[in-house]
Amino acid sequence: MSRRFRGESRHKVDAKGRVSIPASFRRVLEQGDPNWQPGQNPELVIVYGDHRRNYLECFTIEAIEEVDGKIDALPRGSMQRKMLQRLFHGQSHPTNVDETGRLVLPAKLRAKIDLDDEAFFIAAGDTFQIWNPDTYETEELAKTEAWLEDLPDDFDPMEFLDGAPAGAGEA
Amino acid sequence: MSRRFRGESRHKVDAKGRVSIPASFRRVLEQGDPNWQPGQNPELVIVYGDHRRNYLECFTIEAIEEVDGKIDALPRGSMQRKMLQRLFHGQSHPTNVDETGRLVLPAKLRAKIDLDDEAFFIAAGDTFQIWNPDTYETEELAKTEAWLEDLPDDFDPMEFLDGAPAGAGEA
DNA sequence: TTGATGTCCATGAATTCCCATGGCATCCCT
DNA sequence: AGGGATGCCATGGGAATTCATGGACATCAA
Repeated sequence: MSRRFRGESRHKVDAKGRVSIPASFRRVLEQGDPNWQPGQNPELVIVYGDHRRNYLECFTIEAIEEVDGKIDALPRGSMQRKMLQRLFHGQSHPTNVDETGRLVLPAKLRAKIDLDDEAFFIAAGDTFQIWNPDTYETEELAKTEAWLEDLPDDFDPMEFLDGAPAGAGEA
Repeated sequence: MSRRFRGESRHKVDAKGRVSIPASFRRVLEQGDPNWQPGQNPELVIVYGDHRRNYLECFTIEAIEEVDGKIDALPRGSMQRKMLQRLFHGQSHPTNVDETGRLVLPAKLRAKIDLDDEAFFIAAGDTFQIWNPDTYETEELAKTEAWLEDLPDDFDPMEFLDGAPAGAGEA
């Protein structure tokens, strides 16, 4: 079973801020929680960041521990360390999936990303993100669409895999 | 045993979205899954992409891991990385072959490529693609046929093997 | 005591599991 | 060479389970 999130989907957010996590994501959260046992509910950490970030990023326990390790390795007192601590320790919310496979998003987090009655989930490597569907479309998608337009018509994103020249869109 | 898909064929899609994978493709999927053992069902990843793409591309575990590795190597925060993550992590569906050698295509994926009651499979190196047979003929075949027409009558595609100049069809 | 959070139960829809069949090749026995 | 017997392949159907979602009631904190 994979330790990597894959896929995207939309889910209802109920009046109490509960949202179903895509079932396949649950499997990854379970695998990524060293304390998890069949029949239990996996833990995870939601990083919400500051006002610049308009989505929530969800980490498995393993993933967040890897991040913590890297932060610990930075020199005490350095600005980098301070900033990362604020982001990953301060602006984050540890929680767990509930019996029925749902996540409970506190009002504060919902307000932060302006979550209404639907949430958009999308995998991103070893984490997944939760967006307001509209924000995702208008901000994220539109942004990259615009960037793509500057590339040749027949350009295939796959080319990026082999060290793309990128060309347009920079600077 | 080959690690490369070869051939093309059509298969029925049943009411539940199940479709037999060409038997020879199964052998390649098995070889390409590091966890596979005789008697088991190999895993794979179906990449469906955005609205621009009207076919499904199927990766062996090895093939997708190679892709993941390349994505990990790109700088965090770069547009390239973001786009590739969206494509390969977001717009993809991890799954496995079933006991009888079938793939189950969720309604979402079938709708996306407008799959009706038949699916067209075609090998493409270390991946294979699934098309709506009509789409394949009218869009893909027609497109490449047209391109070929612009080449001299006596042109031999083998020439491409040695880094062809291509000539026609480009801008 | 009131709004927010947690626990438990309920339900329709989607998905998985398990079993079944007809068609072809292949292999083997006589 | 004839004729099963065997085994994989493509396909189908129904039952069982999981998923996504909703609502009722108990709690907790301020």
